[in-house]
Amino acid sequence: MTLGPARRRGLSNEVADVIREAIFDGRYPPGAALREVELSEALEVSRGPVREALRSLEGEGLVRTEWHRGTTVTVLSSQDVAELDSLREALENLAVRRVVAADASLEAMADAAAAMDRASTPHEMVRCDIAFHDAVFAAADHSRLVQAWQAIRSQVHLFLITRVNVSTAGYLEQIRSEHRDLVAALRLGNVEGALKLFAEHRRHALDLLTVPDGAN
Amino acid sequence: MTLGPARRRGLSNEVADVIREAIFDGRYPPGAALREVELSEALEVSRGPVREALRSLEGEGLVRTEWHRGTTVTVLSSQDVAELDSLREALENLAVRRVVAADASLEAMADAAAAMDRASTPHEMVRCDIAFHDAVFAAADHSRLVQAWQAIRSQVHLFLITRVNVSTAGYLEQIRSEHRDLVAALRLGNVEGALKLFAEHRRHALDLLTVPDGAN
DNA sequence: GCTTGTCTCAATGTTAACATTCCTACATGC
DNA sequence: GCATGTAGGAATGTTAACATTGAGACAAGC
Repeated sequence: MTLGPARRRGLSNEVADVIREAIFDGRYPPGAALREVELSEALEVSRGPVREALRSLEGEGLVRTEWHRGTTVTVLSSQDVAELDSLREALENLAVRRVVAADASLEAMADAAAAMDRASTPHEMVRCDIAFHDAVFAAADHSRLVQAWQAIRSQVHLFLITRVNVSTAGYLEQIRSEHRDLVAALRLGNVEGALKLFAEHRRHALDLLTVPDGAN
Repeated sequence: MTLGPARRRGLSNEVADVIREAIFDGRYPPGAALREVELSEALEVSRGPVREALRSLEGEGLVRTEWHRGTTVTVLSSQDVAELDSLREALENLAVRRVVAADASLEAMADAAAAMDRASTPHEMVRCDIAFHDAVFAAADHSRLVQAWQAIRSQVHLFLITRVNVSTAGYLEQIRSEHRDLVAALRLGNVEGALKLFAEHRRHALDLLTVPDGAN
């Protein structure tokens, strides 16, 4: 019976999770101010852990803090989206190469892809989408690569939910089949083919979600 | 007359810088404990900013914190070094591609390479080495790429100084010419050629510095 | 009318005291 | 002798009060 390390987490982590979820739920839309006293009162903790949590979220790029001017939820410009896409490409390519090279288990990824069938709302689907790519990076067995992904993960999540609220048409259906294809490509072990599919996947998400408005 | 934003920095940043420099100076070798009270007394600040600074350094991978057990300077295993190298490759390739594609100014990089001639100790040389690669990433004009680089930058720095203390032979001379070649390759605008040179550069540093001991 | 100076207030930055946790060492029981 | 239980102490986690900063409103001067 293998059980993981039973490490305590500390209030800061808990608080960070709550705030993160609140942002993903849309309760704090991009640009909204995250006041320390407001949060500490709502969560019934002191400002210390809240401060640490906000710093942590800042590290994820989810919020932005300015000296003596407070922290706000990150607003993604079109340039930001472009940056996220290019960096994600570099990271994901490395992940795919390692997954194929090490012939890693694809079970977790297949599970994540399957979980999409149970998702009904666009909101849940985005969560599944992110979870799938989490599984890809996890399978790459490269802690710093996972860390680099986590540094932009929340921003990608933010991007997906803000855009998905604009146009949902076709998103839910297309996404499901795409991820199944990605798993299938990895099963075959063809690196170049898998890379190509992942590239197309990113491209589709970008095209589909970026069309509505031109600039920002 | 263009002058940058005159933003205040806050104590935490200052403290983080001081601690970081202390680590790079070898005053806190890998594995050493960084006690909050000790630091706060030495720097004549309260524990608050010290805590935030340590969290910041943890984000850079320079230190490691465990719940109720304090923070220590990161110890890099051979697997860590391998991870750093592969991730750095992915990031640096993207950076080089962007620098060439955008025909960015190479002045800062050339300056950094030239600064190496003035470095006498291995210690200073390592600083210049890192500064050069900082310039490469800066020229890529990609804030999140810079951020990803900064997340491993300190660890690469740590790796270089710990290994350089073991074998300095040939390091100082070889490094200088290598960086000059890198600038020259970028000047030519040949992407593939530049990528190859950067790969060799990483390989040399790894071979030269990794030989002394086998595993960790 | 536009700029400049001052005031006020709200929010963050900082501090120091209190609470909790974990490790070490020692004692106890078998 | 080995395992278990139990204090002691040192470190981090948390809290609440105090200090500092910056933005907006308003008035004075040109």
